[in-house]
Amino acid sequence: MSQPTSATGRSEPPRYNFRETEAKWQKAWEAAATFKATADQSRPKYYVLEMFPYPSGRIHMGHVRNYTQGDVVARYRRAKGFNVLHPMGWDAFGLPAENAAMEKKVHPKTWTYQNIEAMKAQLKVMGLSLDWSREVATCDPAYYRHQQKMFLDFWKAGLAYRKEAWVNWDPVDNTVLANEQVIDGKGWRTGATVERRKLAQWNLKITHFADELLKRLDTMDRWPEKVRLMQANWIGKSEGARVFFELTGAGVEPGETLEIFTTRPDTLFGASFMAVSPDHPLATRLARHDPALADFIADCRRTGTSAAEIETAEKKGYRTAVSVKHVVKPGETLPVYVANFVLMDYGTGAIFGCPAGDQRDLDFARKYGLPVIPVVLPPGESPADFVIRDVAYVDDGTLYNSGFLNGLPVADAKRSIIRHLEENGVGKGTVQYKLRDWLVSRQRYWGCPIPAIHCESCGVVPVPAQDLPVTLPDDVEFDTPGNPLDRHPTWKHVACPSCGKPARRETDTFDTFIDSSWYFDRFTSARCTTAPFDRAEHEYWMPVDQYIGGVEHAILHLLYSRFWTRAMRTVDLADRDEPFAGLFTQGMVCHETYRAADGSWLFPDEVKHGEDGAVVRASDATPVSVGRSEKMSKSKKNVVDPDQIIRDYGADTARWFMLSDSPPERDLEWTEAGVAGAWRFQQRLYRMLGGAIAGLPPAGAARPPAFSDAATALRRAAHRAIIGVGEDVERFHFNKGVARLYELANAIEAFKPTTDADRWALRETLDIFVRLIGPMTPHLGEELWQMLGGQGLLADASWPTPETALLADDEVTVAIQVNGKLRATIRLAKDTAKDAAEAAALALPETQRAMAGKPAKKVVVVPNRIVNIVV
RNA sequence: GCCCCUGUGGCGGAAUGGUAGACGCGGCAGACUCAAAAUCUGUUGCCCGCAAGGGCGUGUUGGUUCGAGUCCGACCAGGGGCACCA
Repeated sequence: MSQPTSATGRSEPPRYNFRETEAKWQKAWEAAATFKATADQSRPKYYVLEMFPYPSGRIHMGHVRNYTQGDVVARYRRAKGFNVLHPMGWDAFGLPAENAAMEKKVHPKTWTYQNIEAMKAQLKVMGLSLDWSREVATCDPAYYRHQQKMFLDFWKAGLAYRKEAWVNWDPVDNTVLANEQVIDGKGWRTGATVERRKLAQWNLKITHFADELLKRLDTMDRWPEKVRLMQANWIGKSEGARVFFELTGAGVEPGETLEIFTTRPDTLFGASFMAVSPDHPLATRLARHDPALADFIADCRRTGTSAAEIETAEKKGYRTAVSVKHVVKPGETLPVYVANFVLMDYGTGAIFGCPAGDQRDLDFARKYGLPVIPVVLPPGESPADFVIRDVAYVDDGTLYNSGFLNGLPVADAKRSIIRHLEENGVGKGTVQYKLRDWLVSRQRYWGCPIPAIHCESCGVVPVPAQDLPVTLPDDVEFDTPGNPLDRHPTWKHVACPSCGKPARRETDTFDTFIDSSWYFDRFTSARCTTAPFDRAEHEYWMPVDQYIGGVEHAILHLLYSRFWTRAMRTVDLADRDEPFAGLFTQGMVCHETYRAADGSWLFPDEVKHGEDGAVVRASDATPVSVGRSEKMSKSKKNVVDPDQIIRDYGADTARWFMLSDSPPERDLEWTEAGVAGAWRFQQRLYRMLGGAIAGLPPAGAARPPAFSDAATALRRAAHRAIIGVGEDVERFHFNKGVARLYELANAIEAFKPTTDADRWALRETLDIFVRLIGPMTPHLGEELWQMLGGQGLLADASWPTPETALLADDEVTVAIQVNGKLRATIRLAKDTAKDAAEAAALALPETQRAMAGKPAKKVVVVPNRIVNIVV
């Protein structure tokens, strides 16, 4: 491929020098503080936000795509007259900094701030319309002191609590993970198999808002359906009943009950056993006098939690010495098992088994020879013939073998049995959620310290507000695994704020998802020292009107942020219910993968594409196998460095390519040819404008009274593009907006002005064109704007207003079909009467030929669209 | 296993139930050039045909409709989410 910046030939027009030009306009924007946002009640606000990056040290193409999309929206909204807030910051706490400390002997703080500086420089050359005066880094005590204060407020309000619990322990990172961070039984970051440990941990009571978090999803119409669905599934609401069974047998207190949760109380008459989790208190108690049960429980704990293990794990149970009395069949008892498939942390950790109505229960019953009593008769079956074999019947039907429920459909039977249970005091209808509380303790150094103190006499006490922030000590060592805070010689020793006796600081730090649960609130007044944010500013700017980021945060980050917003409302810090009014999830950036003959991965710039289509290694011309396009990742080396692309082609080319071709929600295939095409278009526009500008009337010249047909057609194209591109940007159809701009550029180039009126029309069209392209390629836009003699900066120019008269057609193309097949098209005056359109269609020779002399049975006329003749 | 999304030229992708393939990439032919690059012009879904023209085409298969890429049913393929949640 050609070097885009190679020397030009003698007689060629000057090339667009993006390097100088991009730097020039970046300086101009900075000097004019163009993107600095100030709250202004008299203007409508628009808050655009892209998910802030972790400061890994270098931006990647995913960032480029994300920030380009946000920048187009931000610049477009500015042009439309909105007061735009478009800030940027750093999700700066987290494990990679500690790993770097261990590997490279550099302090996490030093490493992080160096990375921030490097990435900031990279973002600056992208030409983003960011208000850097609001920059925040979550590792800054000026940021996290407010986080600590909010935590104390939440604690006081009962939204934060400590609980001893079985936790997911990542043996590589030596830390606890939230349930959401365990994927297929592996740590989300390390991929290590998660172990179970019992520890006292801090939790945030997200379950308190379970129902509200679920219900509000329905009203969030500017969120992708997919994300709302994922969150709804995650919250996992199910309605059912709790039922209390009286226990009998050795070691049971008189009147003691076993409480179970079920979504199918209607099948109670089909119960044939009870099962409790190996972690259930009853199991633990019975195991004390039953060594075989103790062995069984230990065995269950050894079984891993990975998907594969669960998939293949056999249903196993242990028949305990106790039974329960059947709640609806007086005189009958049911055996109580401890079963490996019953989860302790869902419902009550105990179930009743109805083998006929649940596949797991059926498998279990077959294995242990328990009765299978069918209680729901499928439609069209007769009670005498219907039998359950290997498949449980879980669908709707009519109840039978079920006493007073007989003859009822499932829904009615549920209502009836719940009423019965409640009247007899042996159960009640309840709602159950899958959502668990958010475990936020992490045994790490590089995170926000949890502001709590452990005192032997007073228990766990909050750090007094005036002592905040609790800052991290700088003098820490990373040569041994575990938490450096815990090992620090002095940091954790402190006097108890309540009794003054020696006490010890909490050495756990917060999950970094807390840091990102309110950074968008902080941006509304990032330098506020007295509170997390100024309430009036917050009130003005929030909610975020358009949030943009990866779908991988569909659950964790977005759900936590929705929780945090509600928690702040609870402690009267803010009034909002939802933080993000609009959400857009962008697709990944992908690239082909390359492998050398020895199987090792190759970077795209290590391979050469030959004339004959063969792909070889650049260094030695050995063959390379080309793999399918996948998400860019360091491990497969299919990465392209944004820095290099911007250096070779400029930021506008990178931006334009990111926006063209692929719809933004889909994956984007990064190709050299595509980039080259984007580059050529930048050059073409520069040439086009340079060539057209000479001889045009000055900006602001009086509009001529009349235009030629060609000029009118051009003006029509331009004015329609104003509406079209605007709608495309608002709907995130950037690729369509790009296509429209190509079309307008094509129309401009095809237009050859011959009169003054033509030249006026051409200037008008160029002016419109430059304003429309500004949000996408802002540097080139400014340069063209200046060439056109535009006033001030294009970044401050308004989106053009179309002339209504030019938006309507006076002639339309109408398709003529015979029996639904296209035979011709004709031009008709707009809104031609139906019978006139029909007559025109029938008169056409193409129509006559296709009708082959047969009479028209029926003619369908859709005005301005189509005439369909049925013969 | 359950839930969701997506299948359109060589490729990325356009199409309020109304002209399928906009726009771009790539290809082909030509102009400019000593030559190339760059640039410009034309052309480009497939098949038959010198042409005029005709036929076929949106994963497969049924249906609704004057008319289906679009709506409905079944199936196939790819992707994503959840997963012993009672």
